Amino acid sequence: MKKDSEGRMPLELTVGEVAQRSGVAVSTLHFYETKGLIRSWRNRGNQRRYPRVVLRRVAVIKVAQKTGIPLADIAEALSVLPHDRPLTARDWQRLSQTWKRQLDARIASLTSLRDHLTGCIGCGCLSMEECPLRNPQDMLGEKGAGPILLEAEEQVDVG
Amino acid sequence: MKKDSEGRMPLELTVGEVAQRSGVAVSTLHFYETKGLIRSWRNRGNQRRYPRVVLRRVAVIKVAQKTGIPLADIAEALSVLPHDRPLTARDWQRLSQTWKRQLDARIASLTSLRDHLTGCIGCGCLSMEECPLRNPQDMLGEKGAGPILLEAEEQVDVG
DNA sequence: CATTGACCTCAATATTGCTTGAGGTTCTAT
DNA sequence: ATAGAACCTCAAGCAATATTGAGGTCAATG
Repeated sequence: MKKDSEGRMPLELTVGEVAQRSGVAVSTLHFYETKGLIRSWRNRGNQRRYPRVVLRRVAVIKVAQKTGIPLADIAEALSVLPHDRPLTARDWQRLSQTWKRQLDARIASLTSLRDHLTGCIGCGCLSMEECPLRNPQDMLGEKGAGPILLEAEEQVDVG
Repeated sequence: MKKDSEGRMPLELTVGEVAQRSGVAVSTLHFYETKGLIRSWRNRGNQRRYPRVVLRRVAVIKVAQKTGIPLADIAEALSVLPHDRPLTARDWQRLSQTWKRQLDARIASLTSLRDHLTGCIGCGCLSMEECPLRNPQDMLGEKGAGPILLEAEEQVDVG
């Protein structure tokens, strides 16, 4: 990264600098811009220039993506954040608390699934009556009640 | 679901029956078939007929998908399973142990991410020096060392 | 035997999240 | 002044995971 003659941080970043420092491709930054996730202004030669805060936004995007949140949702959450000044602790707290909740839910769901799997490994699962993945009564289908629950809201009939 | 004249379970299922009992769309079953995840034979009128074990396979596919495993990987794992007879305990154990490991890894990764978020909520994160999401030294970028680690294998510079 | 619902194939479309390429411009270094 | 790197736009393509539609066949029922 360049510094000015005093060795200070640059006030604005080029797209290449943002790409390098944030670890995402230039094309991805363009893409994020079309989706409204980030913003830039242009220099005299029509090239994009970014405020430093864009690095924070990109970092936030990446964190959120890791939790499994789709870009559209991230965009909506980010829409309340300033594009033009550093994020405050409060800004971040709102976002991260929301996302933490979603992440907790996701982890809980996967953990429950894993515990089912674990149980099934022990019981031999698909060939045994007591397995949670097994349909306890194969009649259920015709009662219209729907087959066995694998997870609370989702029903499958494993036959 | 229909039974035969003795009230027994049908030996073969139509695509519609499989769809209803497994909770996936007919088009999805067609799709899975093109991907080699399931198989069928045809009756005289060229309609698909399925063995009951297909319900088990579909259930397994859905379980695996919930853990985040892509269809291609599921297909590969399922390729060792019989299409023509009920799965054995051993069949299932091999699969579920593999997937449990992947699931464990995924849960661990998300949990670690959540813990970062949790820490950040407490510290005000993006505006504070001690936050794990924050780049501790903004010089790193130009040293080519790459910016701060968010997770072990992934580097970001949050600016 | 005529209708109607279930089924068939194949192609096109949808969504998400990007990447690649063509063709042209600007910036930086020498 | 000029070469090469970096940038620009716009369109197309890709991978995964299906869904939808057109046009036609089959099967169960009154």
